[in-house]
Amino acid sequence: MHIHTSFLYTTHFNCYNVFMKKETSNPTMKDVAREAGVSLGTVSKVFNGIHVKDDYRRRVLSAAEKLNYQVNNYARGFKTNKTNSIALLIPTLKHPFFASLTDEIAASLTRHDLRLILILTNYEPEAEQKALTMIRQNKIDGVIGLTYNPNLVVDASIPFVTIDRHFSTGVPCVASDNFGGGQLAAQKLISLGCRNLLFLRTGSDLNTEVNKREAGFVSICSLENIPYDSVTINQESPEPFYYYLQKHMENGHLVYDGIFCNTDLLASQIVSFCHKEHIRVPEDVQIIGYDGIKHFYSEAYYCSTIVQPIAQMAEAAVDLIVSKKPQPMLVILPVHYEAGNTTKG
Amino acid sequence: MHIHTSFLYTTHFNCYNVFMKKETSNPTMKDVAREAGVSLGTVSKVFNGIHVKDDYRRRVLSAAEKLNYQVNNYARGFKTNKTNSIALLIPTLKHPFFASLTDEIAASLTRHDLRLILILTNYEPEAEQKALTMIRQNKIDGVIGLTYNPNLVVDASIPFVTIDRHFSTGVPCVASDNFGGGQLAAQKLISLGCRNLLFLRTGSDLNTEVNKREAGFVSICSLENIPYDSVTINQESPEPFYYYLQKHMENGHLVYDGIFCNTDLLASQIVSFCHKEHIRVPEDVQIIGYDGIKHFYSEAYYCSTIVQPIAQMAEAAVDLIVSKKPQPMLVILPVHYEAGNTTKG
DNA sequence: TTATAAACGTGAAACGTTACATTTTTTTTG
DNA sequence: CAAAAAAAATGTAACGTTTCACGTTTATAA
Repeated sequence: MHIHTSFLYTTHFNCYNVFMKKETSNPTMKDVAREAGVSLGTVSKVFNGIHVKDDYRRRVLSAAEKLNYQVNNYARGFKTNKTNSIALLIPTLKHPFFASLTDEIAASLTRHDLRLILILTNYEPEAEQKALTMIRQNKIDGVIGLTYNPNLVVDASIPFVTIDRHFSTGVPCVASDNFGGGQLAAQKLISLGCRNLLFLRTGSDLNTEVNKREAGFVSICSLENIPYDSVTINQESPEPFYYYLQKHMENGHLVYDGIFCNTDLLASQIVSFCHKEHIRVPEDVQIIGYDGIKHFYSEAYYCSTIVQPIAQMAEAAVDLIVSKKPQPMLVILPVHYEAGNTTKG
Repeated sequence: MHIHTSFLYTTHFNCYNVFMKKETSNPTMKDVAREAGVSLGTVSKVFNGIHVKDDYRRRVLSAAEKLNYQVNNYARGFKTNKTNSIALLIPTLKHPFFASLTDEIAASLTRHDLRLILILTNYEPEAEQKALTMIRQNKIDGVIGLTYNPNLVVDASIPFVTIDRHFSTGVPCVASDNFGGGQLAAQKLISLGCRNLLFLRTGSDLNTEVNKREAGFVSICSLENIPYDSVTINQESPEPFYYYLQKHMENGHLVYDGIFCNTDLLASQIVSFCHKEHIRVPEDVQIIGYDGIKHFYSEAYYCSTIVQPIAQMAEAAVDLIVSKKPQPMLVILPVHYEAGNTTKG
């Protein structure tokens, strides 16, 4: 064995520089106009892509270049009442689904040349409501909300779309096919030989689209005449649930042979629990999650899962906000099953 | 076993409502002034916490209430040249460290009543440079940057702080004690009995603070006279590295008995690889990562790791941006070791 | 009481744009 | 070629605040 070898390794001394541009008192359109010998309106037209005669345009452009003029977008927004910014209300980024969704929404907004104002609400209804006041005061153009306030008061003048929350009133919603996903999970578990199923959910008791995962799951169980239980877990303190599971063991074996969890995160916690209790996965019990975020996990830990089309959901939400044309009130996007290490197929 | 039981389960029919406030043409300070019978300046003073006589103040406040006046923060920003928004330049949220850091930065900014403009650059230098133009055009007050452009041109008029990148010029930087963390990892592995070490890193060849993890690790190995190798991996296509590892097996055993990975994500990929190759962790090889993000993983998968104080790093970065007083150019925050399942202690 | 100082409200200018009514220039046409 | 029409540039008024010089009121002291 060699000592101090560097393999595939490049230099460390690749210096990291920032070039500070010297501060210059920012020139305005007025300055450009004076420099170019044209009127203010003409300069404005040039920077708004409105046709002006070539001679003028060139003069403006070169004056702008000379003065290092940068359009003041903020002043523009003040005048036009368009800030080109969209707020995202989301509880936290310490959950892979939310992080991934935020990532995709940011990418979509960038494609539309929109700024993303990120607001983390930590699941707190008051924080959500407060954020909406801020949004109104700051003239933000639209809001994408994953909210947990069942009685949000939103300003009708600001476009608002939700993800996974189908409001009773006229607020557009984007969601994955939660019902279909629940059905898929049940079908999969049953076809893989499970006969005693368990549905597990975390989360609030709000009537979100997410709840349809259970409805879909249940519908297949009923159809196929497979018995099932349904349990809600507090993710922060899952001990009562572990107690529940321990009570549902019969001489070292879990009475359930298939579990559908409403998130991958929950599924991986359950896998963890099983390891500790020496319940083998997938031999003794097969587990399917929901979300399909693989980015953060390494292969060995992949859960079998119902994959949500997160990028498309983000794109759809942004389209709903951006589009001026009438849009559907509910966009449901298809999901698919992806086998991991927690099922036999 | 019971069928259709619901345990700890609350109603599904908890309706989720949004109350749309009817659109009202937004009143301005001028309207409030007229309604209250005072001057514009007085209204402004009231909403800026400047003392006015009680009688006036009450009249203004009740007029504002009556008209449902909301201060127009955007106009205010236009006038004062303070937008109260900070941009965060970060490659992606599909990495738990970045997601977690973004989460903490958002929280810190909220505490300071600042808006967060999130800009994902996907590690692309041009995207970073383009973002800086946007930032300037939009009069954003400051920038926190985790950038990958070795030649960024930043505007001296906009406060700029970095995390984990210590620029040669006067840009303040916040980082965890990467050198100390590397030392800690080496000490730990050695004290746990390892005698053939491997250092693994992913990432670019830019001279970031992160590289000091290796320097620290190496310093201890040299001191203790422990042989080590050092390998760089392309996270997107780690196959060449797996080939490297396979070449470093001797009759079914890895020649290394201790590995320090420069991120937890990498560590968990290595654990994965070991499982596949039937190398036992921690019996055959002990593995330590760096970051200490546990949020996304369940307990069973916890890596032993050097924990970065992410919340404090975020807070420090925000303080550097916000504070008007002279601040240190480099803030190094302490790390600590946390045992997981991939070492013997 | 009155002179003087301190406290406080007023009104207009300014911030950097866009939009629109005008004026100027160019083009068209009988 | 002149007059009408079309095109294009000009100049100014917003947008909703803050700020500041100024004027008015109130308090203080002689």
